[in-house]
Amino acid sequence: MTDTRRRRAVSEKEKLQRRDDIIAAAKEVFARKGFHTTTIADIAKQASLAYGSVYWYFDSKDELFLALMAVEEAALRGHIEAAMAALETSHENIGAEAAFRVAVQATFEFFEADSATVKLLLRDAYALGDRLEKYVGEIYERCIDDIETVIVVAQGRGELVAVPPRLVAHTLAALIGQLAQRRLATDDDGTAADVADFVVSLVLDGLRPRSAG
Amino acid sequence: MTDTRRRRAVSEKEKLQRRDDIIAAAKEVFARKGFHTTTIADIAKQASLAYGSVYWYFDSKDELFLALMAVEEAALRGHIEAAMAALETSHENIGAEAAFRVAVQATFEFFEADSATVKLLLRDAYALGDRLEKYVGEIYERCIDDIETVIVVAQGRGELVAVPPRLVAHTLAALIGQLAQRRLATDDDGTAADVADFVVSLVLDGLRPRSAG
Amino acid sequence: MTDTRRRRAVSEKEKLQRRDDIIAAAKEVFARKGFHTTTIADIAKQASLAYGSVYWYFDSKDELFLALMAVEEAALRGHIEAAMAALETSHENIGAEAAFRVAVQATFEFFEADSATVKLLLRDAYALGDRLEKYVGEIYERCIDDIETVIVVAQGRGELVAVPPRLVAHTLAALIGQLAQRRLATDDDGTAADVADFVVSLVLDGLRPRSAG
Amino acid sequence: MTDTRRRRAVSEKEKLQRRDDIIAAAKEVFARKGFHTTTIADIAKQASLAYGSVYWYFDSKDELFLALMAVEEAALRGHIEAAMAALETSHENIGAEAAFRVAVQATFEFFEADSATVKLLLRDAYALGDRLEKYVGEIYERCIDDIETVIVVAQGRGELVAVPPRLVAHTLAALIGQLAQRRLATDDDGTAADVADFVVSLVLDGLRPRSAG
DNA sequence: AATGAATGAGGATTCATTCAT
DNA sequence: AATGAATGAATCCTCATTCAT
Repeated sequence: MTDTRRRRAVSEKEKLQRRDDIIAAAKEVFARKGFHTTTIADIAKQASLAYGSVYWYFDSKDELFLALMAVEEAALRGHIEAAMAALETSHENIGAEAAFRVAVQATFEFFEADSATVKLLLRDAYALGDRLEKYVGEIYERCIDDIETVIVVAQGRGELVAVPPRLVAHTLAALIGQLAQRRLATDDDGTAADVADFVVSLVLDGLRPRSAG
Repeated sequence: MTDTRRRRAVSEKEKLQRRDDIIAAAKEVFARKGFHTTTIADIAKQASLAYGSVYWYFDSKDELFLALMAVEEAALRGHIEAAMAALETSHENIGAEAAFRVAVQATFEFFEADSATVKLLLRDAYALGDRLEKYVGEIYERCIDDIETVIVVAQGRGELVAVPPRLVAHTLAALIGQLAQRRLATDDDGTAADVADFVVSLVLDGLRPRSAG
Repeated sequence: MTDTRRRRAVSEKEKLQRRDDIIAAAKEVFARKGFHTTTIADIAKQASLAYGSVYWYFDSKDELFLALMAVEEAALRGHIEAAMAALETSHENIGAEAAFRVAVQATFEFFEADSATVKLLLRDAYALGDRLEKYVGEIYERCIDDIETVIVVAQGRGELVAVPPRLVAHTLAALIGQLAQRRLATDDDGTAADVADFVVSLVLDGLRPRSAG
Repeated sequence: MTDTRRRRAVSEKEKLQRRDDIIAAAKEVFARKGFHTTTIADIAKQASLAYGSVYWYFDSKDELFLALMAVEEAALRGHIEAAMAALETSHENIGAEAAFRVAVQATFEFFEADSATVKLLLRDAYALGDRLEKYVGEIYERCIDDIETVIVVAQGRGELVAVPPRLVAHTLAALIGQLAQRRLATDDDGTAADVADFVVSLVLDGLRPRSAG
């Protein structure tokens, strides 16, 4: 009989690691089965723990979900902020086109690298009711704020027409997010680069043939 | 104590009506609480029935959900087909711009008139597992097929640049659907007409200032 | 659409007939599925009635079962009494052997003609708890009384050895009843006549070879 | 309030014991109330457990019943096999009479020591439908096979007349089983030894007075 | 009389959570 | 710290019974 039981997490560091392991396991299972269908036992099994042990690290299933969400937000915002930073620190000559491409591709990459996140954010966010719904809404708002900033900058440079920036931000978020989600489900819309090209082109130039030449 | 018991549904017509009432009640509660959190008792209460009575009309919670989905699909496709028909029967000179506006506004209206649908389709579609996930996927595919047709026609008229029509269809569906969903949650993006204007304009002309004049 | 609904039972006679029909239907279904597994709807269906109608004739499922039992008892005792009568009115010279054969064959016939009775009496008699258990016990006791009488008569004639007549009665009832029940389940113990021959022979002469010749 | 909660079953041995306790409790309650009338809560109460705890040991009420049946079969066959063994290892001169007495008394003892078994096997065997009905049928068949073997041996010794052995086996099983069952209900047929004497005598010599002297 | 829609008590089962070991 | 046995609230579903039509 192989003893697959885990060692005790004695040091503070080990305990944090164990906590992270459980969150990772929860993410995996929640993404696969959804919040309500997932049992604490499922998560514990995925984390190679006895299910009672989960309660050593989290007070309840809800708390665990909330902790997971916090981690997800940090990762998502980190990714977006990195893209923003890259944009802002780039040569002054970089245009909105390049900026968009960076943002779109960053989002696609994030989603592709971590499809569980998408499912979680889009499907189970409401699982815990108002409290979480509001919480997730706040995450979204902060992301929109970031995007809006980029838009305003680009408009200031005259690279974008003067449309309401927040509306544009919502639109872009919707477009990119949904397409990324779609990509996860189907895998048939070509490479990420191709789709990114298309989206950037659509957003900048539209579908109507440019009149002259 | 007021007697809130309902009159008995005796005739075939009354029974169909009662069935529809239960579906409507289910939709209301599912949209508010989500599939798993909703109990049969919740639905029955919303329909002013005893919980046992629901089983007179549906074999199980799953069957009820499925029936609801079928109704939703019918409504959604009906709306889209109406828009399609309007487009096709309009004067030959109607441009893609007008067609888009029709489609966008039809979608917005549908979502606004029936916000529960969106939440259901987007949040609880996976509630019943693979069977329903596949089912909802098929609905989506059929809608995409319809949109693609419109795109192809418009491209044939030279009104739209030659980009892959299916990719455009997915993009439009994503954009419109997500924006409509967003509108439900926030109510702060201006009138439906304004947003529709913006979306059509974005999709046709993009955000980049047209070079010349 | 064929209208399979029954006519109204208006006259007193029709009502009694309807009552009997329901009892017959109940017997059929109880025998097939057992008391608890059988629903009022099952019985009503078998009787070509709406299930609500059953309550016009019986106050409850229990009452229906009890009524059925009363009918069964009447039939069973009637059969046995007929055999008794035949025995008593026969020529004085008829031996115990012939009498036994009559009894055994009568029982077999009764059980074979009406296998549902056996299953009911042996399986579902306890269904209603103490009240019925006692009730069925009384039926059995009355049957035993009848058999005992026969034994005593035969012993009086010197045809049977002087063993406790009630014990013999129990033994015979056990033997014949169980064999009859067995016959229902298997169908492989030869004809009723063969088995009856064997039982009579066993009971009268035993399995040990008669010493002399 | 006395704390009736049980000590936790931690070791493997304790768990098996707890499992056996639940089976014993189930047997007790099933025998008293019948399968359908018994609730999991009844069984748990009898076992001094919370009803949820039963599911720690058995997946369902059906599984519990099946497990109980398996135990019963083992016990019943063990008893019979012991009697067989005793018969076979006895002096060569032991007659069929002694063999029968052993068998009959063993059965009576088993039934008396464990009256719940009889009720279960004879009344609730069909509770789970075809699957179990078949299962119980197989148990019976194996017992009959055992008895048949004894008959054949005795016939080979010339101690029994040449009647179809399987038919005799069925008859004996019916006779002994039913009498034993009867004894449980009435307690008024004298001691087990007396009844056994009578049965053995009946089976071997019959009720008809032996002609000579 | 007959129907079948409506009701709700009852019971099997799941699973988050507690806690003895 | 970790385990997993024990608990019982919660919920789906069945079905006997009632009663409006």
